[in-house]
Amino acid sequence: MLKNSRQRNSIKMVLMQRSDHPTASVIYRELRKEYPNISLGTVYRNLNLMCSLGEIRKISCSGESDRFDGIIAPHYHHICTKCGAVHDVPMQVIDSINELAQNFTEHRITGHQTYFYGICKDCVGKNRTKCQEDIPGPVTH
Amino acid sequence: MLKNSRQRNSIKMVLMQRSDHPTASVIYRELRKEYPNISLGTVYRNLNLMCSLGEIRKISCSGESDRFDGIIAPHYHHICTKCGAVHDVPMQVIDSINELAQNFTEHRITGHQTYFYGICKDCVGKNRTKCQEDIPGPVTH
DNA sequence: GAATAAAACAGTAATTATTATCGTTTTGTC
DNA sequence: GACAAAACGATAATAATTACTGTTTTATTC
Repeated sequence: MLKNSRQRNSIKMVLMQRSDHPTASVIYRELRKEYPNISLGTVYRNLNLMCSLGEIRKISCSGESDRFDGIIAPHYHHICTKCGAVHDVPMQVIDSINELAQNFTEHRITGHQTYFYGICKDCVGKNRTKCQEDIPGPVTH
Repeated sequence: MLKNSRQRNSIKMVLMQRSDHPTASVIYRELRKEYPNISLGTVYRNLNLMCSLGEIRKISCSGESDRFDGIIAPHYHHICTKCGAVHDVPMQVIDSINELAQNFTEHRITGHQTYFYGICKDCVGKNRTKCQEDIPGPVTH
């Protein structure tokens, strides 16, 4: 039986308020302001719990640490090849590609995930190597 | 200056001979047959070196360990949600999606990577949880 | 073919992200 | 308020990957 928890509620709120798909440790650092004793394990446990409940999503493709997304509706992401930042790409998802691809494989296709790569607008032209606090590093693709 | 190495050549050969996108440790176990003293660090060093030379590709989206692909031409992958196996989907890559997506974001798009999810043909109907030697585990997406 | 310097190696330690354990605290129900 | 289950914080353990170090290979020059 699932019980309410202040920590879990706050983790969810942090995730809903930010659009930068933070890592567990970024969320942890943010929550330490409100709960100075919160444990990183609590953050991971609740993130994984909410993932399995379908309340949030895990993004495992940004190069290093997993990132988390409060928006569960399918959508596209852009991953910066310079700083590793993950941004949403507000384009309608092309679901028909699933049926198209199904014609070319024996493996059952039930969904897909597309990541766009390139330099993000904060890195373009600048010599900066960081776009945000926690950098899972540049992505090679 | 890049020097030749027997180990690196063998790693490349193993990668070209298999189509299952093996992890570093799978390649390592394979190579121990030929080089009983080869080090896992050597495998990682050479895989990363060849990645940066553009000779091979790293696949970081299968859930756990990174996988490597000897085919550098852009192509699609299918990731089994049950066993984590990664298979090629021999479908022509739709490059026009890059320009389409560019209309919806300020971030520069230079390429994309698409992963199809679903149960692979080896897992369909069977109660098995393993499709191959090294299982990076089921993927949640 | 030997001398040499750089590159690569094997072995091992270190790092990082994540998960597991465990005794204590919080939550929801009676 | 009493109780049991769930969640917590702290910490240990695991797993993947990278870094370090002294030794061996490789390619070049004689």
